[in-house]
Amino acid sequence: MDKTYNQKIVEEKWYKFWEEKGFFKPEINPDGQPYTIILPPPNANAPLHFGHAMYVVEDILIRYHRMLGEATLWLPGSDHAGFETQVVFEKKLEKMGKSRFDYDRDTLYQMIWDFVQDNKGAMEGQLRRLGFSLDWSRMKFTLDPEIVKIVYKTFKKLFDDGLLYRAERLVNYCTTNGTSFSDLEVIYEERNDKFYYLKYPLADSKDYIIIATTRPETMLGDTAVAVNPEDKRYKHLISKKVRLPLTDREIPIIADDAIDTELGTGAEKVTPAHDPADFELGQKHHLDQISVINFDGTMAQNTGKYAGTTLKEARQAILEDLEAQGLVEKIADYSHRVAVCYKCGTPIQPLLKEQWFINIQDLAQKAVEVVKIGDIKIYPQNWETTYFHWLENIKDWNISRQIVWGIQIPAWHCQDCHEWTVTDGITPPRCDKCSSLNLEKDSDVFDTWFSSGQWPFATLQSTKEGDFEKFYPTSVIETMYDILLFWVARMVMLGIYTTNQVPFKNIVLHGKVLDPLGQKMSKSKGNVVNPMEIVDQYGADAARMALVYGTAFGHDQALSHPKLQAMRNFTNKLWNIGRFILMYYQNPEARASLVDKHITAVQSLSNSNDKVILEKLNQTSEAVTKALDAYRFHDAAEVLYEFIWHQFADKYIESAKDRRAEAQPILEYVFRTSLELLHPFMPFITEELWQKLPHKGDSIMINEWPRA
RNA sequence: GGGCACUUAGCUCAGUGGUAGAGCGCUGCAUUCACAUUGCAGAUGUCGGGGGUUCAAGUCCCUCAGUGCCCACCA
Repeated sequence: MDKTYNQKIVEEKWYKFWEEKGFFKPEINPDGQPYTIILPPPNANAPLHFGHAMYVVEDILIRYHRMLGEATLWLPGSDHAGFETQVVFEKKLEKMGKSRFDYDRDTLYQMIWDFVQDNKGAMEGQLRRLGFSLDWSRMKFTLDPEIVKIVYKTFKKLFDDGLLYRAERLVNYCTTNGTSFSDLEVIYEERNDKFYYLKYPLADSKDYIIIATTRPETMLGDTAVAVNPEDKRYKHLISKKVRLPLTDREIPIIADDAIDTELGTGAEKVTPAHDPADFELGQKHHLDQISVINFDGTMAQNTGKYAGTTLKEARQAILEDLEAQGLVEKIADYSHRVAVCYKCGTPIQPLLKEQWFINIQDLAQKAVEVVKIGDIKIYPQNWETTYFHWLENIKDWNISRQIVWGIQIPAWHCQDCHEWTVTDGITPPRCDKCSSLNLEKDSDVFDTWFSSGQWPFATLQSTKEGDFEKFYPTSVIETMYDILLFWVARMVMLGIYTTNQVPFKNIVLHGKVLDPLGQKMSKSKGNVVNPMEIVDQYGADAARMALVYGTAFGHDQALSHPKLQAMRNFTNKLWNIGRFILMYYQNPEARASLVDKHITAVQSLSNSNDKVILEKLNQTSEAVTKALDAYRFHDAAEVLYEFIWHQFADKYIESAKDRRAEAQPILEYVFRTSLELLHPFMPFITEELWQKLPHKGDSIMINEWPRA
């Protein structure tokens, strides 16, 4: 046996062996109960970062359950990641001095397609090197035709069931990226702005009412002024009208409880077309919605002399014009939170736009119920609160995106009767309503999360015949907690809606992996770590073990080189335990028959050291099994590390040196069993050593799990 | 405004009511022995502050302080 452990050669050798033997496929345990995890499909727009290596906990579960004899399926895939990918690709274009506007839709789509194919290949290589026992024969991509077909079907079902509606609503629009976003994709930034106090003259007197606003340029779209009904200052003005400055319109003064008497002057301008709260006020009080801002961030045609100017220019001009009429009372400093695009930081414009919305209330209610009654369990449990809170306050979901990269929505607008025809993908010959041939396809694509929200059933319905029936509902969905709402909650809703079953029985959430200084890894900071670097340096086994050891599962952790080093040392310790035990044999090849003899030896112990180590081994096996069943990976890892190093190596092996012949069967038995227990965590070195020890069977990874 | 975590040894963190733990670091000793990517021995903690429950609290409850994150979003 080599004096030092060569992880690189060993890792390559065994991964190839496992894959060629078909051990990653569920068919290896044909009679076992199904156990399924769908890998959260990584975005196909970049190589994996070290955080993705946290998926090791899925491999641990999969390898553990495979050893329990279950028909275990871990299904890989990748996500086209619509908007995210388009942004990444546009940056690439930018570097080449181009932009997306230089290409037509089809060309751009094809270019992004090719770009994504390259990335997918790189990503698969990374997942393999981490030792992930994924069933590659069932790999899926969110844009595979058979997946797209299923997504279309779901869309049509929603349409037919009346859960889908086309509505002109305020959407979160980024004028830089030219698309709308769901509420979850908007972030808020604290900004120092101005609060403008403007005088609005009353229609029937020389008096005026002063309103305060942060966005004077939207005043051209005002359709009311609102005050609190209890506000003594304004009670007498309710139902009167004001003349809206710079326009020829008169707008009413309305009363609503929502108005805060403390803020500004207690009187608010109401702009239903450009503010979400005002939109609701407008609906309630039946106000007109007047849009004065275009989708490119300029002022609309109906704003007269301001038309075509940018918002900034318009604000300036409007303030000057108001000033000239003496209508600016004062300008104060004001710090408040502004909605901005999570990608580029441009302030989000709430704009009226027709979009597809899913009426989500009933789906959300069912998603709450299945967790409340325990059909789905969440680990760590404290995330239930977040999950419930979001679903119980959810708003309808805008699933239209104005980008190219994605699944185009299968809906056609009739140019004659203006009704929509929805199909499950095929181009309809004529309008469903009026039979007109004059149809135009919606140019929008789906929100990525609409398709990835169908991932568990979409994958299994399109892999192999019978897969869906056998492997759905899946056992566990495991992902980082940051996409619990984006993705997991939506999978629950769409899964139940489409299949009448939960998509998975357990939600398991891991924490974030930070850089060595505890900072969030991000491309802009340049502190993103490639997992392959770590694997090269310490070995895949050490990298895997370091991620689960020492931090409570579910908590954030900093990438720790000392910990990686400690785990590399642990692999070295394992290697040397193996060397010590195997040194006993002259001929290491002919020992398979010894296994039975060893088991007999283990059953008739007299030496107290033997008894103690066997007892401790049983305790370890029990503790590891219990920890894995409870998703407490850190407990399992710690128990194994402590037992193997400090009980077995430091104590038992030392004590066995002067009674070697007698102890040899115990040494082998305990070590072999330890390797089996450790295998889900450190698959490569455990396989390498297990193969060298007397053993039965083809591979440690399909060996029976050693129960206490 | 609401929610969730966290605060334990110099650092990073475990600790699921019963005499304070790990990894790294530190001190001393050992070494042609499976392993220096080692072994043995050792030092280091009013477990954020205060109060309560209990025979017993790092652990349960209340409260205060600090840190991080999430949700909602007030013109």
